[in-house]
Amino acid sequence: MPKSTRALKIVALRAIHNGLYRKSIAQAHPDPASIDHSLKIPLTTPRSTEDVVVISRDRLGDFGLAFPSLTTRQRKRSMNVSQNFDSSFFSQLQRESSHVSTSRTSFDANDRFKLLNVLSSCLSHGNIDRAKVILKNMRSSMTDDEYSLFFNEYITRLIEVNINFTIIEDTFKEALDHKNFIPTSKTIALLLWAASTLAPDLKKHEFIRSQIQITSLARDIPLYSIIEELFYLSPDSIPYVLRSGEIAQADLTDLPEEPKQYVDNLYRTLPTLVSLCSNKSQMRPLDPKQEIIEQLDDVESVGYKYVKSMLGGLADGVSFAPQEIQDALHKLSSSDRAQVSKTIPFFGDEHDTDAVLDTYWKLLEMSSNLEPEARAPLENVFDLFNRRREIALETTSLNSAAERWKEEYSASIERGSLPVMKKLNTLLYSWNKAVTSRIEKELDKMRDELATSTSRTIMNNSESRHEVLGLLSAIPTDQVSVITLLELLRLVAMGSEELSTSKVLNAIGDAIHLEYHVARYTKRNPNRDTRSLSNRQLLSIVNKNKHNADPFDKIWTSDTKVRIGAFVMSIVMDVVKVPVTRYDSVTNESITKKIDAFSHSYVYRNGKKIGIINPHPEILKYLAEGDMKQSANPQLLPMLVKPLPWTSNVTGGYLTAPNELVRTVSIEQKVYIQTAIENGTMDKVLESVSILGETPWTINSPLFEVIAQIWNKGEEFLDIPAKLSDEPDLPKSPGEGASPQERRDWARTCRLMMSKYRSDHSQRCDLNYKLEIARSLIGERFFFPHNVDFRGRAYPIPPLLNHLGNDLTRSLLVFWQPKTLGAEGLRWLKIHLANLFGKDKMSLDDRVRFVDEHLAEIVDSATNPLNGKMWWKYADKPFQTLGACMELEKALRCPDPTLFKSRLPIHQDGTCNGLQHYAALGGDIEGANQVNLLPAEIPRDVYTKVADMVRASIREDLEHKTAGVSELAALMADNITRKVVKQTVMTSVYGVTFVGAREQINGQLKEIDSIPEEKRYLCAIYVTKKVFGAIRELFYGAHEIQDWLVAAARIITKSVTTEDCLEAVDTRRAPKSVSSVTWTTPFGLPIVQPYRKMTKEQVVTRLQTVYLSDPYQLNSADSRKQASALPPNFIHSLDATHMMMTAIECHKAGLSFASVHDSYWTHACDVGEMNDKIRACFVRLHTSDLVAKLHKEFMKRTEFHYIPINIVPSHPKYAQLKQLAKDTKERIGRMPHLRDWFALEAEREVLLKSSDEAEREEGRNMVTASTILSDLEFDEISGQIMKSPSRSGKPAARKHRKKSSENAGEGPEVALVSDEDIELLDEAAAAIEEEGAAPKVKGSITVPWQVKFPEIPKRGDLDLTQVLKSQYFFS
Amino acid sequence: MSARLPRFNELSNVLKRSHISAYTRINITDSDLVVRALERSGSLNGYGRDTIVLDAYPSYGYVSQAVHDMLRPRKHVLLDIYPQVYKVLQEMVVPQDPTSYDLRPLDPYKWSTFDHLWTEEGMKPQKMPFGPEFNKEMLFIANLTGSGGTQLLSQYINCIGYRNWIFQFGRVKMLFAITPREAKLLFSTPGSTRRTRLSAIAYTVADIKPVLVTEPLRKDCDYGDGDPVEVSEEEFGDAFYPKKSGAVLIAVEPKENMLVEASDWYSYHLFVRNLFATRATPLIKCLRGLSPGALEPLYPVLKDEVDYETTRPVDLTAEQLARLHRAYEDWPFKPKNVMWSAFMEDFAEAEHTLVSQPGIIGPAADDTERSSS
DNA sequence: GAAGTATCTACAGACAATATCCCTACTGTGGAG
DNA sequence: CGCCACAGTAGGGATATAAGTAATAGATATCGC
Repeated sequence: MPKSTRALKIVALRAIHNGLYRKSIAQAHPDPASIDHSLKIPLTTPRSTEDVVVISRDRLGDFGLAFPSLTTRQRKRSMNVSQNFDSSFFSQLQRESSHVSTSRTSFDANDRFKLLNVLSSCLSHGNIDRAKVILKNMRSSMTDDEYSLFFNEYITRLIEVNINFTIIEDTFKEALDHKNFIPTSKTIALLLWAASTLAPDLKKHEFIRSQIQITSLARDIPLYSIIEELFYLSPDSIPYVLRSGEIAQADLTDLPEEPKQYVDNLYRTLPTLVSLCSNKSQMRPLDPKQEIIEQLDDVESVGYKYVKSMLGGLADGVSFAPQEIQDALHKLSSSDRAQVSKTIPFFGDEHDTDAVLDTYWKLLEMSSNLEPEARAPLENVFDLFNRRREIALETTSLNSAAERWKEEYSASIERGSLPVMKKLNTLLYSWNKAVTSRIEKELDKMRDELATSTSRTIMNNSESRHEVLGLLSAIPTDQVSVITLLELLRLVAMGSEELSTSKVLNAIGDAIHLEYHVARYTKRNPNRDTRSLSNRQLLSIVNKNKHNADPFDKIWTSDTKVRIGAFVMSIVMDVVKVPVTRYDSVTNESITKKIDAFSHSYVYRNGKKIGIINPHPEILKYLAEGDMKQSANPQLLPMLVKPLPWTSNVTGGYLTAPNELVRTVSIEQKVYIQTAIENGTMDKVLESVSILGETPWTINSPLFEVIAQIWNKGEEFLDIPAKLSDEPDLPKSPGEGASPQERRDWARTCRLMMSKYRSDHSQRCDLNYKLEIARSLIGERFFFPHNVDFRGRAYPIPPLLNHLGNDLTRSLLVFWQPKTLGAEGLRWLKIHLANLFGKDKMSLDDRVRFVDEHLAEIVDSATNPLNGKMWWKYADKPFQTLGACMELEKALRCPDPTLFKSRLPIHQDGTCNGLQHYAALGGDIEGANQVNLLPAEIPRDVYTKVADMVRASIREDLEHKTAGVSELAALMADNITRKVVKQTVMTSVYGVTFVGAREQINGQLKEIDSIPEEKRYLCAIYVTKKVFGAIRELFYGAHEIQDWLVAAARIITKSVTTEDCLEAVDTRRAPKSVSSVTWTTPFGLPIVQPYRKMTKEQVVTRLQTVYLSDPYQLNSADSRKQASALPPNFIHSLDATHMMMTAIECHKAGLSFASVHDSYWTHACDVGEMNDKIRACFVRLHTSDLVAKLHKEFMKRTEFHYIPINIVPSHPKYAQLKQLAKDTKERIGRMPHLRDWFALEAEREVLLKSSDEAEREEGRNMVTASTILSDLEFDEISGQIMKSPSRSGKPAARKHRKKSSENAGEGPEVALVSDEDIELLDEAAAAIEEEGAAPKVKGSITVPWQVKFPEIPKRGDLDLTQVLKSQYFFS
Repeated sequence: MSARLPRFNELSNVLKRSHISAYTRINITDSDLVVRALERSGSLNGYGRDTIVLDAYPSYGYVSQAVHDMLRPRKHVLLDIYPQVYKVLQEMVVPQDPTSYDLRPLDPYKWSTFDHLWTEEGMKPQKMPFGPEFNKEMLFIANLTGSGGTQLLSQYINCIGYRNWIFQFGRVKMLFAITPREAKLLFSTPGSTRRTRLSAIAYTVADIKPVLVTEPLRKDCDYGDGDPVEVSEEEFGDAFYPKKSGAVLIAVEPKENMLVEASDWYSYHLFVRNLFATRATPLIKCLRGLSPGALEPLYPVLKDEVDYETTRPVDLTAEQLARLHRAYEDWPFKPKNVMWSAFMEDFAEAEHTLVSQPGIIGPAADDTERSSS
């Protein structure tokens, strides 16, 4: 069996085994104990494990990508197999096992995958005939469902190329002749669409009518589902279909909400449909809900009217009609109206984009002060306006970037300005032109080659050409070029080290992939002018896009993306030049030449080759300081409308761009997530992540002004590096004869200088990008679509500018919605300011006092940020402090500061959040006290506490002059600060090792000048020991839990199932274990730790080969990583859940909410309320014993998992096992191997799972190794799973040995080595051998032990509700 | 040192049983064989009583003994930091010429070891400019078969290019025990696909003479006019320990006229390394990788000799490489520091990366980074 | 199947080694039956 | 028309690559005998 097949099968089996398909595992509050075991295996209960194997193999075969007529070559590479390893693969598996496969052809993914590529290629460049042939060829190897999928795609493309309708009709008829062809509702919808747009009028009506009739009669496809598909495909054709098909409104009551509204509206507004509206359905009764929907519709009419007024069309994509605003204003109360009108005295010329935008911004600003209800009518207008803008932003901003390049280029030509080519944008213009035409040329060449090639060669060397051609011809070439250049520049700008080719190719590939979706979107909505569309229509387009998943999207695998990227990149390298001027010392004159802008070479890192893209240094100059307005990559910007709510793992967020809810690493994870979402057990996660995206933000423009000033000055400021010029002049190389050491030092200096230069450069670029994005968003209201990492921690999707960024980035962002401070809010604002300054260890009142005492400085900072005393510069977080200063100053300037409307987010941070969760988990009172789970007068600070303990211990050493360390103690006694120990304390419960901690502390000590460099390392070791000592003392509870988690992870990742073992080739050895640690958060997010041993392979591209890991390979779990990652991941999954709970609660209460993992943000006035919710949610989260639940889930997931363990003859159970072995020998004729032991277990397992009570009873009575060992607790064998105790004695033995050999050498000096000496040495050696060797155990046997976890640490008596009263829990 | 060491098989039994495992090195265990090979190659002709022998990683001293017996040098300094080796030598060997024999527990890996040594009386030879004569006042011997040996071999050759370390004294010969693997690298001539960067670099500044080789290497190596003693596989058991792969003895003789100036050596080194990253791709392609636009100045250099479409770096002689390099250096559009980018290849040292400088500028500062700031 | 040796060194966001040689097995072609 | 032989090549697997190892040390995993 090919490797790949086995891999897939293993995943499948594992998934089945883990109860993947059932709600029970992925439910919100997993109670694995309640899992009905019979549900875990959806296939018929196998009589033996062999059945499972057979069934799954068949299924894989079914879905598998066989294409026997073209090849018999056995493919071992599995990367492409996996293309189908998506949800449909699993849903396939999920089906009833009665499904009979139609083909059992050989499993060869790659060839079919290649065909898919060819098909895609043919379809996309219009080679319909060949596409047809391929589709036909592939028919035999596809399942019916799959065929439908591709058939539909084929038809879609036919329609898109406006092919003659009769061809479509014939194609369909032909397909119907195939007895297994089952048209789906989409197929019918496509036909109807085709008919309504392509068929001649005469035929059109008749075709639709008959098709609808046939379908109605057949009844296996409901009419409404056809209309639904049509709605997503081509809403415009619905009226015609309804009329011609005489479909009654009543037939469509089952439509989902959105299409239904659309259709209902048609019935109401289109006269030709009115009759159908009242007609009684022949199929279903009238839906009583109808009335309600009509009422709802009324509300929508504002938008609708607006659309009508827009039909005249405006010059630009962004426009705003005064009439509609007037209409909206009419809906406002008179006072609000007056207010708005006052600010906006007149409405700009509607053809003047700037004026329109200006009007919008003013209106927006005004509306922000309105109550939500009052704002609603305006919001309708805004929504429409913004949705159009957002779609334009997502789909056409590339074009506009290119246009601006052109404009700037022509402008400079006209002006005749000398440095035409000295501006980045003009440079980009010429680059783009060159690259575009070159790509086209290459594609044409490929097209020709493919056209002339015979069908026999399709599969071979033209494969990658097909791939490139197919995918790239689906995207406008200029867009490919633009996005490539932008992405490349971004990478060059942001890279602080060498730009590795694989990074570049991946990034470009990803960017082009994203553009592919845009192109697909644009293609499906040809000439659709968004200006003429209603809000609802826009939404429907968006939904349609997300709804119609592209079956060819699966071609975009990582290797494909890299190849595409390399194709374009190689062209870029060929044609892109940059003008360089140099002084030629030979001719004594300056010459300017156009030099390649990029080259490709290699560097070595630890002897390994790394491909790099070498930008010409000249380019760097353009990037750091240039005007980046049109050079920022417009993909993934903040959104102008609320992100789509998450409804599945891939639907949500951006309107057109695809994105994932959970950033998964492995397919395994994806499958779990998809299943959980389908089962509805992740609803809370979907909800909360959607909520995070709904928070409206805007740019803090006064602060932006300040930063812009700093930027423009170009001087070094805080951590902003100064404006850069050329590359630094490196020191001269040491002269001839300089020692190797000197040379090395010199090289190091050079390296550091270059490194610093590149780093400064990238920081400048980073800031440049951020400011450019911020600038374009001034006055706007925008949103951050969020997604989560695999543990559930939330991140905003837009890179660069987001609230997770650094101090400066954060300071640029404020809530869009202002809220009146109130007295409490004012107080929190002050506290916030103190926190940002660094005074977060004081009591709240003291922090307020601190601010009050520094009011003068604060006001000075706010009013005179760059020329005053600049108090804010000395803060921990200077830019945010400045923001807070400005906010506070503005408030204080009001007659009544409490009435000030503030937009500043106020942060509430957990004090060592990880330890807080640990303390709550363990019910650890002392721990809880340390991290403010219990009320206290002033905040507790563990870091200070640890620092104090360490300092005390060091002082002790100093006093006692403890041997060896007193010197170090003297050095360190006064240098132990909170900062030194902080990171180590935090990470210690996450399992940092001594070495890691030492590095951390060493890093901290670097900042302390009083420690001489040569002693630093020793100091670090010394301090680390002390810190570890203190931590052990202080966080006993946390460490207990941590240890348990690590042990559990080891058990899971070492465990194997009976199948694993029976599959294994080696009958004696334990098979590789493939179980990852997997659990479910209280919000139902299934977490699968993705750490496995990597298998990577080289992917050949035009530029170089790229080393890619194959995400679809199922490799054995990396037990070490799994174990060390479980504690942090588990805790983080809890803090993520806590955040999500709080987000939902805050949302319910109408609070704005944002978070950075353990820092929760809201308006000043709402901090109190949010604080209550934070605490309440925390208590709710920890009320149940989460560790116990985790334990239960682990047990359930590993119910029939085993670990092979060694039983020595002295073991009490040894005799029993030996007896069983003898019994087995009689049955199988030899002493049992490990596999035989497992076979026995498998037998028992089958019996126990049987539906027959008698068999189950038999199973319970069966004697196997695991039943004999059932009393064996984890602790007794932990040595075999965790570290081995027999090994722990070894270092000592080794030391002893060393000493002995020294002794051996200390004999009398001899001139020659005599026989005596040899004997002497001999004896010594023998002695060592005797002592050092572990007693060899003969006759021990290895048998499966059914996994069992150690006892979970006992939970303490902490009264969690105390948290509710602890004001410093989050502060 | 004039005392005979025991036959190795006797010693090895002892060592094996006492779990001393210094066998990461391959030892040549037959002094007579070494003497024979050295005499045949004539590498040590002219060396003798005036020579200071620096002997790095002598292991159990069989090569050392051979050289010692042949030269009776003024000083023979054995440097080995490993106690397993050092102790054994210390115990087993009692020198009959204590003024010459000098065993030290120093680490020859460290450059400073030699710097310190040369501060001692009588340890520092007279400087001799690179001329027609070798500086026979010094001979460097090393067993480079251990871990890190490859690195040292490469670096010692580099030192010739820089004319630093022992080459500050002039043309100092070196005698190395190397693994067959390294031998293959070195004895690969232009045109063979086996031609390596190391070989190209080495022949730029030195002649490598095979002294003692193993028979199986014959098919992979081109010894030029060298005529080494060959050890057949059957003899491995007597000649080497461990016997598995055997070892090769070479003499490295710095050239009188180097093809590249010491001041250009670093740049040349990077140049060659860069070209040999794709050592079998035609020049027309791989020359572009040197830096943007680099093909242009280099195209005229060899166009009368070779076809750029088909010639590969492996086909070039050291002399051709040096000329290419010269042209590259003289190219006015050579990016100022682009070769230095190779410096950034190990990122452990990059202290200015964004990650290590969390703070106000730079990427997202999440909880972890805030803690460290 | 036990012993020495290489490989790590808290987690996440963000990841990432390649060129070349050699050999095998497959594909395609052409020729003879 | 099908078969067979042979040549050519795609692609999988193995291997080398660079070159200070600046300090340390303990656990674990893989690997060679």
